[in-house]
Amino acid sequence: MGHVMEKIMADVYVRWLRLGGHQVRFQVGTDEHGSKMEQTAKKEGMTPRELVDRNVQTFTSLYDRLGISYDVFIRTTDKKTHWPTVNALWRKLRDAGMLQKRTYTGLYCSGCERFLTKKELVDGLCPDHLRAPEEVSEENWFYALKKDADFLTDLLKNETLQIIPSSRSHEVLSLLERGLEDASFSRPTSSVAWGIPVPDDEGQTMYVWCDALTNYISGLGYFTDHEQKEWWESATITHVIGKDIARFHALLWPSMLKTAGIKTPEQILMHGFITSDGQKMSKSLGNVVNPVEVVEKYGVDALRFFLSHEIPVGNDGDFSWKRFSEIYQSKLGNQLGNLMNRVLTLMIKGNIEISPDMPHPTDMDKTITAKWKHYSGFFDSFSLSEAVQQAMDIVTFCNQMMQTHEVWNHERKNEFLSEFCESLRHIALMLLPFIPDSAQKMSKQLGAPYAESMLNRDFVITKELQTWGGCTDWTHVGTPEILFPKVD
RNA sequence: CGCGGGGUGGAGCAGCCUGGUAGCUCGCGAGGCUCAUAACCUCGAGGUCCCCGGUUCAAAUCCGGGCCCCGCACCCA
Repeated sequence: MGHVMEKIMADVYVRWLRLGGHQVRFQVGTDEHGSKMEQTAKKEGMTPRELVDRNVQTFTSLYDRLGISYDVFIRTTDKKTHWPTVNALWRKLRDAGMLQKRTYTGLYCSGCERFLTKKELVDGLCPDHLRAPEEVSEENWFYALKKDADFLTDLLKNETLQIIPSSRSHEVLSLLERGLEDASFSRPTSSVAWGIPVPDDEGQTMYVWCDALTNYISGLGYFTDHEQKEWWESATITHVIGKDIARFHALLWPSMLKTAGIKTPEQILMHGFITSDGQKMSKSLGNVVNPVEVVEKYGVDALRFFLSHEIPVGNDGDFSWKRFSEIYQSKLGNQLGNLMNRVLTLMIKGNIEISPDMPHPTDMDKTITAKWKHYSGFFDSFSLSEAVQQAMDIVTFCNQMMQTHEVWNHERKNEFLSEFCESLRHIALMLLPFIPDSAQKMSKQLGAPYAESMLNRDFVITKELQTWGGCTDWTHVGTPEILFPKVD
């Protein structure tokens, strides 16, 4: 679920950028190497290759289903697209003197098949296997991260690299103050074989960092004959990651880029974790929520809306079926869906056309102008939940107007209804990055002339479209259909 | 003294940085409306803002101390 939230957050943001007329490249990917993959494959009686191919299938079909509008999907096991960049980067880091081979000595538990720290031991024994770990030495390549401590401190302090939310930046800075450790960059092939071989050193396999982090630039073909540097050098780079891998993205990765002579990213957006009914999701507790299940029951947009609306960027959030159903019912169904329905029904029944001269200035018109302003402001600061709230505020406002003016038997009913339709048109546009399919359905029902094309990548919400009455060739509304039906 | 997050009406949260009538969603109670997906609108009940001390004219908000919960293995993502 956390995984899904990350993709949805990124997708919402990307869609907003595209709708603003920006050129965007949206890359996602999977890290497919490592000993865990080897082990899992063994357990399931398949080769690592078969396992990762199966996993990628699962991911891509899930992303497609969720409407994640990525441009590039990078697989770290792709020898054609990913490996060349990684190998070239490794050599650059090595030639710059940042990679050194050292002997690592640690306490190895053969049960866990990994090194344990002293702190993990209970009475000198591995808590899981109740046996004493043995002291094992192995050769590792190390990345001399310590050398870049000052560079990184500056980078974060003057926000050349901005971390959102800023509290995480403090966290990373305090890590820096306490002193960095050099990072292990490889494993002997004898212990991990499923990975990218270290260039010019046959006995070693790359550890995750040089391999996986590099996906950001391997997706652009860096260090190959088909480099697309403009997407990095002249672009604003935003990484969207989980807080658990903060230090690697905020410290190790910028250092690697600097060493290779590539500019560092502008922003890192760190999201929190999702709990389930207040507890960490775990198999043993049986409270794991499968996003597919949610989508099957409520639809993609309901999930996208819930995550955007309920979980402020950067915070941890909670998923509970009860809350989900409440939000779906009340916000999407009763407030938004019902507003659409009541307005369109009145339009159709009264055989009313959209007024070519939208009355203004009115309270409604002023409200919407203000909401658009707040809306984009919140997007700029990655406050996605606040942004979506702006659209919902208009919904509430319309529902109030409808009631207080008893529009259904008001003498200026036609005018009011035109205003509501226009408001709904704006609401749909605002919701477009969040719940694209539903926003399009709304627009189609409203009869907005651009509705058909609004899911295209080059669709832009122009100034005119954002203006009150700015959609001039719009005359009729269509038939209302229930957007968010009740779900048991 | 490992690090971090948190403790606000029944539930989930915002507010804290930049002190000054405690706000939102859901639920609950009463009333209204009837165009609409029994939806919508209005009003209301309900809170020692974890505890103790300090600063201040004034503290949920700042400072000090204490208590409690949750992450930082793996699984899951």
